[in-house]
Amino acid sequence: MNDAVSPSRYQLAEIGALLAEPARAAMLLALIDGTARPAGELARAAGVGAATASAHLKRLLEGGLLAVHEQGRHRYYRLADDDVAGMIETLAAPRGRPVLPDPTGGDRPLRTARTCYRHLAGRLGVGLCDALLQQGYVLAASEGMRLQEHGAQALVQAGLDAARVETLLPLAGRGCLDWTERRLHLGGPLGVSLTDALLDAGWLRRRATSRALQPSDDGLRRLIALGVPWESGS
Amino acid sequence: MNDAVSPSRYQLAEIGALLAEPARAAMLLALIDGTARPAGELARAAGVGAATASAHLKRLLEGGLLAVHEQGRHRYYRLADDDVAGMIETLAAPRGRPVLPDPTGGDRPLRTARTCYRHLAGRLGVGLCDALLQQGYVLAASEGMRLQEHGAQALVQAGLDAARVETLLPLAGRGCLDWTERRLHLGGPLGVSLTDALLDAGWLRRRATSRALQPSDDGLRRLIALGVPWESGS
DNA sequence: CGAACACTTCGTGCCTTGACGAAACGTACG
DNA sequence: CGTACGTTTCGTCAAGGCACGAAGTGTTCG
Repeated sequence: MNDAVSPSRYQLAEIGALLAEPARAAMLLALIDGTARPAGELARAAGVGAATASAHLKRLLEGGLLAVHEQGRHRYYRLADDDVAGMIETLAAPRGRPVLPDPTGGDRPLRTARTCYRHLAGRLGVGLCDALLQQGYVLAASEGMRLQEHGAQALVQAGLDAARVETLLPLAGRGCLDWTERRLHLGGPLGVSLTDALLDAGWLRRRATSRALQPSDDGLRRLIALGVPWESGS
Repeated sequence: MNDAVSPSRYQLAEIGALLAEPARAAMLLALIDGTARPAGELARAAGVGAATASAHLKRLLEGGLLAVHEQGRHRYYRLADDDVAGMIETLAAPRGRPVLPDPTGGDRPLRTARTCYRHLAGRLGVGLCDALLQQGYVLAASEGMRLQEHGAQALVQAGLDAARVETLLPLAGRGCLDWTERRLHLGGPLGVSLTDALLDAGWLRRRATSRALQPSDDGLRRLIALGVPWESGS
């Protein structure tokens, strides 16, 4: 009747329109690991010409989904923040029908551990999230997940830098739905900073070409000691 | 280069295209409380003619966002499941800029308590979620939030039907972002069934016209006894 | 049984939007 | 300083999608 114009309907439609074009969707998915990429690379990833890509990137930028960093004659685009990343990973997760079980086989490393925007995802990400929650190191509340005092102590004892762990205490984490595992892992500022700490400590290493992550032997041992479930296979 | 065609880009674009039209967005938002509404009512809510509305509803149906229930000469449409509802409420939440603080004043009841799809949202929803988590009645894990044994006992002691509470134990809850509070409340199957139990027990009552909920005096007392924070004002 | 009703399907016109090539702009490099 | 390169802007064209009126299907009611 008179619920004529709700402002949120246009907000919803605006975001939808940005995602509606396969070329734009491909660009966003290419950036989901949190890296920043130049326009030309995104054009190739989307399968369109440079001019077309530029127009798409402009719209995504004005829509607030992307941020840009100019450097010389390159313009590096990245996702605006991890709210956007979480939104995209949520929408890209297959709803309804079950996820296809690894058709190519080539994405095994991706399923093991990868970055989702800037936090840890994949089997290792889900396992770490489980371990932290089950042992009460991280507690959920309505304002988000918070690292507890004794959880911080456990991380330090496991080998992380104490000052670094200290900075994690005020940060809030969010559950982020994993598209391979269909379970939650730890995202949000807490998830991002914790993943950074793991990378800097050498427990995980970035692979050169993809957004897959490779745990070091030592790092894997320490993670298992923290309670992360892991079968030796793969 | 050769990341030419990822299937998920089309999945993302498909969902985006469904949301991209203001008329369709308005229809989805009109259904966000979990009610089922006939096509004509949705046409009026979207501000389009019957023929146009029918075409939109068909697309939403084929896209898996809606379900339909035929009854006589009416066709009642509703959201397909609460994954869809959560997705929409997440996307409709204003990103970035802060949420406007109650411009009309008319949505006070909505901010207090309402249904989000079929589970409890608003200040009361956030407060209940907090109470359950802080007292360990509900624990988060990567597969979702689960009601614990002693949490079930607490609910029974507070006055809910024991057999009813029993059915909640195997259900998984999910955090659902609240657009008025910008904090999480309890959604998913667990949130839906728990809200049903509260309604059937008379702790909450539906208001006639909107999706706002009104706690009964007795119900509010029992919720506060469960640990839900509440100021007497409003 | 016929009229009113709810909804869908069909056909048409209009407008938005994405694609590309050509050209302009700015930076890097020899 | 001129050329090569990455990126954006402009102009044009074609296609897709939305809106509506008219007609068709099935249901309810007098």
